[in-house]
Order: sequence, then C-alpha cells, then structure tokens
Amino acid sequence: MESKNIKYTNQRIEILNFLKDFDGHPTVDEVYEGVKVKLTRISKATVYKNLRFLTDKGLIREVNSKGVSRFEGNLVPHHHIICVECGDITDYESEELTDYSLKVAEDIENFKVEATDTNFYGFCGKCLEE
Amino acid sequence: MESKNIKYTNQRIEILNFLKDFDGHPTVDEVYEGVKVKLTRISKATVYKNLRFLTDKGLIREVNSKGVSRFEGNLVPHHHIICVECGDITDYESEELTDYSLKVAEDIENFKVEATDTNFYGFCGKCLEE
DNA sequence: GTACGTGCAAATGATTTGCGTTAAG
DNA sequence: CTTAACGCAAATCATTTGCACGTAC
Repeated sequence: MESKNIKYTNQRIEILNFLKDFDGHPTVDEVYEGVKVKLTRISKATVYKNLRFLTDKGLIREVNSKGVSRFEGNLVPHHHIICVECGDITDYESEELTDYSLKVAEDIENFKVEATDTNFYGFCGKCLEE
Repeated sequence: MESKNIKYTNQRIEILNFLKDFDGHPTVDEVYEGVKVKLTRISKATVYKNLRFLTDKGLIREVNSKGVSRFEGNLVPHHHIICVECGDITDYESEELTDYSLKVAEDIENFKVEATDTNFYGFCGKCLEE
C-alpha cells in the first residue's frame, strides 16, 4: 500500500531486528528496553514514533490484549491465543483456518479485506492452576 | 464463571441498556456521554469502573481497534470487520466460521479456550473512496 | 445495618508534540 | 544539500485511585 520512501535509520533497523528475534509480543516498554542495549541514547518517544510508523508501513503488526498495545515482527498469517486472565499472547499457526476465513470474507460487501486472523480466548496453563 | 453477587445499581443498568441499544462499538467517552443523558450526575470514573466490572463479569465485551478500547453488549458469538484506516468496527455473523474455529481450537494444548472470534482487516467503503 | 458503589478531584501512566540538532539518501 | 528523523522535555490524553458519602440488598 505505502511501501516506498522508508528511511532505514539505525533506530528503525534495531527495532525491526529486535522484533524479528523476539519470541513473543513485547509492549512498547519492552521494545524500548531491548533496543536500548544496542542504542543507549535512543529515546522512548522515538520508539513510539517508529512502532507506529513501521505498523503503518506494514513492516510490523500491532496486537492488543487487555487494552495494552503489543507488537510482533512475524508477518506470516497466524492466529492468537489470548489469556483473559494474565493477557499473555501466543501465536498459533493454522493455514486451514486462514484459508477458511478468507473464503468467508468473499461474502463481505462494501469492504476490501486484506488480512484476517482468529483469536482464541481463555485461560493459559499458568492461570488455570490458580 | 463469576456470575453471582452483582449489585444492579442504576449506573450499571443504564450502561447495560445503552450498550444493548447502541448499534456499534462505543468508546468509554461515548458510553459516558450516552449514559449521562439519563443519569446527569454520573462520573466518568464510574463509567470506567463499571465497564471493567461488567467485562469481568462477562455481561459485556471489550473490543480493540487502533489501541482504543471499545465495548459491545452483543454476547452472541460473532466476528469483526475492522477498517485499518479509520478504525471503524462492524459486526459480522457467521456461525460456520465460529464452529470451524472451535473445531480448530480442540487441537490447542495447555490452554482452555472459552471463546473465539475472527477479525477481518482492510478498508471500509468510505475510506476506499479517498 | 453493612458492604459495596458512587462522585469528585487528584494522581498516575501512556502516548504525543514542539523544537533545536543530527543524519540518511 | 535537503528533508525527514532524533532526543529531550513538556504537554496532553486515558485510566486509576483515595476517600467521604450514599444506596442496594
């Protein structure tokens, strides 16, 4: 959609690398702390600006759990398992489910569907014990 | 899960009524403005407290679009069509898709799935024109 | 009657903005 | 070179909290 004219600054490169390596869905603060290891002088405002920027450009994705923004670098279509107790998010791959959803999407009128994912809500193992 | 001991105050009843009648997915402010018509003295803190309370009790549901919390009173399982441009959310009913997702969910281990829904991301008619 | 909810105002926390300086292309 | 991005601090916006008073049950 708008994949041109991207200035690859050190800050953006580090954020992208961090998200690529991170196994999970970090919050803004977690991205900030992680990137600060390499770029000691980076400011949190820059992290905010770039997470939004990169999301707009489609290079990363924003996920939401319990009202908190989280981010992921995994652009391969996948689904999310969300614990309603602790807010933890786990990825779940199911190409069949994606395909099925896209098939359903063909019936939707007056809207151009570009992507789809499914959320599974419930309780993770840890929270079930309590 | 925790459907006992609910004190039905005027404030809670009005919030539930408002969400029942509202065609869409209002933000906290929209709920506040809507409820204030009947209950002129209600405070925004009370709206916040009760939206969270009612969500915890499972009487309403929280939805999220572009980092903003929104709420709905429609508890019948359904899906969401989300415009990535303007953040607008529309409901979409497809029992087949829900059933299919729940079938897929049976394969998930170490997690108790209680509900599922699918998001369709893209551009709404209004935003496509621009 | 009592515990829980309310309204208010103040506190906290998250996110954005303005601006002089710096660096990518 | 020139334009966009950065870092910082201040500003804004969203949400939560503490507490005296009121009300559902």
